[in-house]
Amino acid sequence: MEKNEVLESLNFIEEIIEDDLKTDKYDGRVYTRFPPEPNGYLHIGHAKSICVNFGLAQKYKGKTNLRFDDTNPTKEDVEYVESIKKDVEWLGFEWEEEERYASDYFDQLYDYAVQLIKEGHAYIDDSSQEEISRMKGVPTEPGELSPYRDRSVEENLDLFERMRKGEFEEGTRVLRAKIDMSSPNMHMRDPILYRILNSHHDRTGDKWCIYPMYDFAHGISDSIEGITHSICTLEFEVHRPLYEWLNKTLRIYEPIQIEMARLNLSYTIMSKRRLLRLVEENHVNGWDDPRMPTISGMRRRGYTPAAIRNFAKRVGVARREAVTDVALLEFSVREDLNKITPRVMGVLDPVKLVITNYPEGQVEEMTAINNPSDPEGGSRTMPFSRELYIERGDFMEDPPRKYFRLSPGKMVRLKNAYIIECTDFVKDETGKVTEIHATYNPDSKSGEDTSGLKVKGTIHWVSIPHAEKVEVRLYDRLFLDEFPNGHKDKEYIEFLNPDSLKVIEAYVEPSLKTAKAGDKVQFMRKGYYCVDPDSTEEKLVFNQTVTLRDNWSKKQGK
RNA sequence: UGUCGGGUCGUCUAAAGGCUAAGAUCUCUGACUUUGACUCAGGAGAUAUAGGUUCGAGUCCUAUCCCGACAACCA
Repeated sequence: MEKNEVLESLNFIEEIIEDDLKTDKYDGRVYTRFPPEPNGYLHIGHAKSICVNFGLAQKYKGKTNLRFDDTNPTKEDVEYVESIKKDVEWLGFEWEEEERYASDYFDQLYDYAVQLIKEGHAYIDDSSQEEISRMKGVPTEPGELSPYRDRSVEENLDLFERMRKGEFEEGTRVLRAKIDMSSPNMHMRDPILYRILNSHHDRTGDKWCIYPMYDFAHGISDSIEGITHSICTLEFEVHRPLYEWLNKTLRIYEPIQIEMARLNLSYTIMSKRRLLRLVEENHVNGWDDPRMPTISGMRRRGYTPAAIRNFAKRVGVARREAVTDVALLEFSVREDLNKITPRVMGVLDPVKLVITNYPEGQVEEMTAINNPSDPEGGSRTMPFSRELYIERGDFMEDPPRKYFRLSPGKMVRLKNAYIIECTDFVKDETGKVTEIHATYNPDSKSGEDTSGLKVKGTIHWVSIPHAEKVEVRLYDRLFLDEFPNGHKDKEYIEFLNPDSLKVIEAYVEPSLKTAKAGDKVQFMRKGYYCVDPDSTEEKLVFNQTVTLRDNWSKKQGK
């Protein structure tokens, strides 16, 4: 077997598709769909599903529908429709034609329900919710038949029509499929197909007061749209017999439902309900808080669509439940940002450095390459002067072995500028270093270095009189526990990291003055940052997207 | 104690009865470096258990163990 064949190994869904292609099961078509319910913001778990569905269609020259599963007007809102469309587009995918809605099919769905009634496969049940629940039984024991199960077709038809007309109160009657009350699969025990909901629907207005349940609407919608492979998550596996029963019984086109494992991420929660609580209780600042695993949060954080798509590829597709390490996501983010971001200088924890032999008032424009890994990225200049800010961590009075930054008597290169030697430093009464003194070597200027000096360390800096003061928001993981959701005796809220957000003031080079919201940069030796929409004319706000890998501090920590 | 699904390096994914179980990430070593980044080179690290079939088993069979899903007029 050749190497590239190994690389091209198929996941189990691709195997199914290629098999279907071979046997011409769907006339060579591949048609998937992404079916969100418009009741919340999309998160990284949805992103995986989006990448799988759209990705499969791209790979096999097929199509993908975006279809909103809007069958429950009491829980859904148009507000979410726009955010979902934006997120899918931002991820870089295009759905086929206009987006679809399950509600587009309410008329057809109603007709199919009538067909089931006429053919003796559905009935109106007058039982209360409690009674239906009780008669359903438990998984280990069969349920019992509803006393309304054997109504005549005529009576069922009449009742269903009157349900539609709004003659009955909410909760008084439902339409149920007549399948098997003793099935070991609870979903086959005469599942409810329609319920009465006196709710205004965002798209159909007040036309309906009965609404189809997920199982009824979803499979038939797939059928109507000609979907070939209906991909969902593992928990819908038990729904598959019903999915198949409906289309088969109605004698309409039958797509196949394929279940895959949902994405779980370490140190992260992924349920809409739990994320909503974080927002409502103000543990975070909204759905697009950069600490949120929502697509809008990650976008604001500075993650890129390519990074998320690559991450989804690395996670893969399988049927076993898994928890993916967030480190894999962070790797994908760094990988993409490393390719595309300009390198700039920003000092996050400043300490003053005075170049004592540099003329007061003198300013030199130093040339800086924007991105060494991008030959077309060009260069810029940054002003250099006698007084600079450097990173507090880049100086140690009493350094450990192999510390190649500044310390008394030691030399470092100031990136894009001169080699300096530390001559002195000043401490305040608490022992905190307040000022560092150094001398520079005029022959060591970057690009024209004739000094012959070799130094091991290079540090970043900004010129104090020219520096731009900005706000920087540093983020750490939102939860301290690897599985915030995996403890029986503790709630995920208890694992919230109290230090997940730190707001600091920092100094950045003047070229950043014109940066716009969404701009992404690498602060050299620190990490990737992007400009937050909270930025104003007076003050730029940067979000820390992700830090650079840092082997030095890792070693020190040991 | 029902039905269905699932158990391969710490993590995610490969290997369709056949070479020393592969790759990515994480981690460790080293090289390079005007970013302790990137890049490059190398190391460590897994078939849940017990039987069986077979010349040969991660893969097939049996049993056991472990994990998950299912009892909404939610999706």
